[in-house]
Amino acid sequence: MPEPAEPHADKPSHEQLLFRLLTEIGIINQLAETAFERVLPHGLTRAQFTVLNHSVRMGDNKTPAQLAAVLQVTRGTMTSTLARLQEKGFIRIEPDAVDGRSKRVLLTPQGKAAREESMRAAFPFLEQATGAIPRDMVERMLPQIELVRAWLDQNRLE
Amino acid sequence: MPEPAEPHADKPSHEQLLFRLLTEIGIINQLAETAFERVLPHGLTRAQFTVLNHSVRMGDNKTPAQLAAVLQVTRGTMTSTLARLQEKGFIRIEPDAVDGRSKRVLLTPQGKAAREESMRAAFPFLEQATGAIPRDMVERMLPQIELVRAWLDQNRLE
DNA sequence: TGACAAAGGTTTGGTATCAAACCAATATGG
DNA sequence: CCATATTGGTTTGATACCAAACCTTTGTCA
Repeated sequence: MPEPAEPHADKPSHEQLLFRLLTEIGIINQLAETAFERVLPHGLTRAQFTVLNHSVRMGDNKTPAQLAAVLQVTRGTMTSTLARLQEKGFIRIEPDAVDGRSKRVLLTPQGKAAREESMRAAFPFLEQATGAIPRDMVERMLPQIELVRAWLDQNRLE
Repeated sequence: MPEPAEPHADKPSHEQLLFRLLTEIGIINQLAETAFERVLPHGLTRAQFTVLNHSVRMGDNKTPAQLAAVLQVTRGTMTSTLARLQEKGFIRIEPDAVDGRSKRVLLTPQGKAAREESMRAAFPFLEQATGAIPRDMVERMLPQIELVRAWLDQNRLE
């Protein structure tokens, strides 16, 4: 995300503060994503891991369109990510029994194992971070961050 | 949210909370970035705007390596972004007078204008968001978020 | 039932991003 | 002063991502 709007007015506007918040969030995301992908096994990317993780946590047998919607990417992007997961043997894609347009995304045992392996690989990094970022701070931040996310989610321009 | 593999029934671990925080941040970034790029003029991307904005705020005449370091991208990425800004006529790139390896990135008047235009284009979106995200909440979040960013920044694996 | 709209998925073209390999220029140390 | 290390920048190859165009299938409704 971009940087704060103005140099430093004495009293930054509400909008400027929000801009700065989004900027910080952008940098955090970039740093976290890079660090995370460094430790992921099997050449998994964050996007690929996210699909595996979601399938384990919320159940598989979802359609690509459902996955795209919940993971906030376009269907075209999901097509590409699923293709790579399939090449790696971590998911199976089958036609939907009732809707001729749809497909179903199913985890393979290897996919489930790769997800577990990824969790283990990420743990040391997270553990190290918990040393510097107190638990109660994370607990305070979560609901606030979720509010911001919810707003963006509801107000995105289709 | 059912979570077969993890013992989530009781209290999520510090690490799990942090993971969730980073996940939310990733989604926010994606939504904010997409919304932002929608309104940017001249086909500017977030990355390109960030370079223009930084040059206005912190002064231009920086080297590509300096820009890459402060904006948290690789030098290769910066090479590409600068090339596109130059094609659009928003920056000039000149050789460094003293260091034969370096170059200098200079804003053109058109670049400065494009940055102002971008700020104006982004404002309605921010203004709308401020209605849903109270100022005091943003003010509380900022220092916390900055702490997380600072930790990630210091602990990124070179 | 037939025309049209909506939804699922894919493809294409363009940008961003990283890692890694590479070259040129400068800095360092013996 | 020369060999080596470091730094600045570029290039390549891969993935992610979006928007837009496209085709197929399903849903709507007159």
